[in-house]
Amino acid sequence: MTITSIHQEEQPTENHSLVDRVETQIVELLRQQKLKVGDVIPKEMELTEMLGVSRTVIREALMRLKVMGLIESKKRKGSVITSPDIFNVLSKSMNPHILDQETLKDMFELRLALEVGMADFIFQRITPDDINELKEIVSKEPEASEEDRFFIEHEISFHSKLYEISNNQSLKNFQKLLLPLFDYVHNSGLLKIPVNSLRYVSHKGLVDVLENGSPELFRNAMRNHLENHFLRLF
Amino acid sequence: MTITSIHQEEQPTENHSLVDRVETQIVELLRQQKLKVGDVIPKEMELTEMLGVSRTVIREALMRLKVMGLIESKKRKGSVITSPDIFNVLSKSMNPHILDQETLKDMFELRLALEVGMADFIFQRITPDDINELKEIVSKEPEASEEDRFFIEHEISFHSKLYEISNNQSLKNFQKLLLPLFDYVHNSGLLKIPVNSLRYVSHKGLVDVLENGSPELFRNAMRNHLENHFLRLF
DNA sequence: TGGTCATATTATGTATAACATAATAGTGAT
DNA sequence: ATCACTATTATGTTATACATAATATGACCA
Repeated sequence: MTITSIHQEEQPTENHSLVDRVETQIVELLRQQKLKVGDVIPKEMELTEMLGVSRTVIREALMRLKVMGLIESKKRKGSVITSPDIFNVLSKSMNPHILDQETLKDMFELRLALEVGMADFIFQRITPDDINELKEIVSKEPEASEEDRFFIEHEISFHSKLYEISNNQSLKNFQKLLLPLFDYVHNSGLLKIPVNSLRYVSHKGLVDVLENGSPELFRNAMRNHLENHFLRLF
Repeated sequence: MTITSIHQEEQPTENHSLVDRVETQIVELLRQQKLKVGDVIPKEMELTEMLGVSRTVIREALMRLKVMGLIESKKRKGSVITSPDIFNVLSKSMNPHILDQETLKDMFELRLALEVGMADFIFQRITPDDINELKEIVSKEPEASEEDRFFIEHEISFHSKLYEISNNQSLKNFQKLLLPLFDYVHNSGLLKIPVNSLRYVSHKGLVDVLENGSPELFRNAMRNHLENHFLRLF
């Protein structure tokens, strides 16, 4: 099962339009020429001659690559290959109003799994400064005003800091991407009402574990901290 | 911090091209008309009149929405709103040959976090049949031929089954999406050579925990099982 | 009446040509 | 040598015409 074989499987049928084929031809061309990030790709007119199709088709194919974040085009300079920020791409189709409810629920679960599972990366990369910053955030937390908008903002800033500590840019982008979804999910009655609103492990408790505990302990603490969210699912 | 406010933040500058603006106008239009999945959107010519731009621009904007999986277009019928399979969208820009190494490493970490963190969903939804299937897979595993292609395939089929048990379609799609990446990462020397090749917790051990243990135990067992992968990162 | 086939219609897909615009290169004057 | 102006280049936008596929229409026949 090689990479290429897997990719081929994704396009089994023959119902490709001309633009479809041209798109893959261009990607293939770029790969063959071993073009790296920053290199300029052939001009639109050159591509029309190379591939024998109209500029319209070339432009539509290039437009796709642009949307995918594979290239960027500038006037006169032409198009250059870019390093696609895949989550930025994703964010454009992540419109909560359009995604179906099942997917929204799935994404919510995905987030919970990530926050529980990223313990090792946090422990591997956390610094004393990070600990202090987390303590700072905790100290400014509002007390017991559960429904408050202010409370949610603090909730977000604490967890965002954890993602930042993981030092995984894709993970950070992913979280940023999910934020508007949760906002939507919370307001849309898609999930059950929380059974009770007390948090078993507080943010302060999590910081303690980060300071003195282990990844194992942190996973369990985080799982516990998120208990309310899990209860809303099961 | 509402959804809309967050979305607006993503487009701060004024460097939008005409197609950019038309794209958002169309999405806005669809939202205002409260169009749901399956509804047909205005024809290209109608949009040209509504928005006062050429059909080409309309088509390029619609092309973007197509790439994002928001609409599908059929001849004569026009374009209809679809429920975007966001990970299918993502897969198109997930070309391992184009993604930079940092992103590849990030995705690898993301996978590890997910597999450790999804314990609760597996436990919540696993059935006796699933257990039997896992046992079946384990029984067919090759012995100690670590480098073997055959071994990797069994590794994949075991872990794929776990994703399936999670009953989270987005999660499953995500894994499917990541498979070619790992293939690439493994072959590209991007990660360190594994320090030693023994697995601390075997697949059989994981199944035992699934049968008799708890989410907590499973998280630790899975973390242990993946030890080699973590060692390659740290 | 009811069904089947050819034809018209409709909306997307593709091709071509022309002009607009922005960025760069090049030229010339001081 | 520097600055300003112009020419050039490649993408951005518009307009038009034709191709193609899917559907609707309607005539025709049994």
